[in-house]
Amino acid sequence: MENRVERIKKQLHEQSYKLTPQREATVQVLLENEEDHLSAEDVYLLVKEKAPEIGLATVYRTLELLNELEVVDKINFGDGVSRYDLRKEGASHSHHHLVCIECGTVDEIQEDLLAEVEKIVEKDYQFKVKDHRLTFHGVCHRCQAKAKKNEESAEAASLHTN
Amino acid sequence: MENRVERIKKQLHEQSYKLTPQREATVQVLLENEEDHLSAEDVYLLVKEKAPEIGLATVYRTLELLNELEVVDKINFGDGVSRYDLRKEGASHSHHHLVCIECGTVDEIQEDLLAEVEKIVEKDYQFKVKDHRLTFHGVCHRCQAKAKKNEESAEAASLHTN
DNA sequence: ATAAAAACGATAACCATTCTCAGTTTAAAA
DNA sequence: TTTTAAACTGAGAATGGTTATCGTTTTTAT
Ligand SMILES: [Mn+2]
Ligand SMILES: [Mn+2]
Ligand SMILES: [Zn+2]
Ligand SMILES: [Zn+2]
Repeated sequence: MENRVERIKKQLHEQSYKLTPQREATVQVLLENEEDHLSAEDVYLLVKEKAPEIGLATVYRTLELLNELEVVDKINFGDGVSRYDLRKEGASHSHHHLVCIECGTVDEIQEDLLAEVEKIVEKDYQFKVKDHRLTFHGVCHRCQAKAKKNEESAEAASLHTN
Repeated sequence: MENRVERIKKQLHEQSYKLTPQREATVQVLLENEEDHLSAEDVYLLVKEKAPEIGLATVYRTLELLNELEVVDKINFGDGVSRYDLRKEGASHSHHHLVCIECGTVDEIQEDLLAEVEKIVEKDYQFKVKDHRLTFHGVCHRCQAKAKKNEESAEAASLHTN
């Protein structure tokens, strides 16, 4: 994990940006919450624990910068805030998401899955694909299990009363 | 096209909503700009031509309502505004988009293309898919043609000077 | 050391969207 | 028809995430 920061630092230097303490703390927070999809405010609160003097504007600036460097993806799940999602190292495109309409959880899909579809798009629409965004809306495995359980206990209760 | 409005009206009544003149004018504007991806402000300005007394809040309310009825999809291309996209009649899920990173144009893909991918998602991730959002970012056919043309004329010029 | 460039924190400004509220329209009941 | 309650509306205030501004601090090059 330590070298991950090093490589991001190198990436910054290549474009003559600096890895300031504030930026490093922000990157750390993103690495420590790789699974999550934090808003700028979320990141701000977490970074404050490490670097209490940091300002919200700096967090926004840093996230913007990391987005340009393709270290993070700025994504929008329609809840009124932008969320920042660390890319897998060296990933050439952003991964996919599963948004549960029952509990709101967001799960990730790291597999590509779109290779065939992109071929069709490039051929049939003459569109040179550089990146993509794919989000599925539906019911997550946890909520499905919960629903099934409720169904069963309702059935058992019904047997009792009959 | 006239019956399209009629069917939307029926859909509204089923849920005990009314098709007020303001709502009808808004639906008309959406139908007349089916290819586009209008923001609330865009819709507001266009509706004002038909119904100058309409308020912006009403446009927002109507678009929200049409979104709930799945007549339109509320989408976000990351430019700071929500855009409203009429669904093809009877479509069970939203269509895909091609966003050009050169000229900003948004083209549509009406083909499904995701049937196979969704099967995998349902099986491997135990996720019951209800809808999806798929956007490709890249270079549209127009910009590719333009680039090619520029390349050729540069080559011709270079031959001349050599 | 000195000067120029980058970056920072605080906070004001911006602006898309939502909320509030008093008045109007609609559709069903009387 | 009138009556009445609920749905709906327009104007504009409020909200809240994000960006811009500005004076100060830190970094880098001279
Ligand atoms: Mn993710
Ligand atoms: Mn569309
Ligand atoms: Zn769930
Ligand atoms: Zn283009």
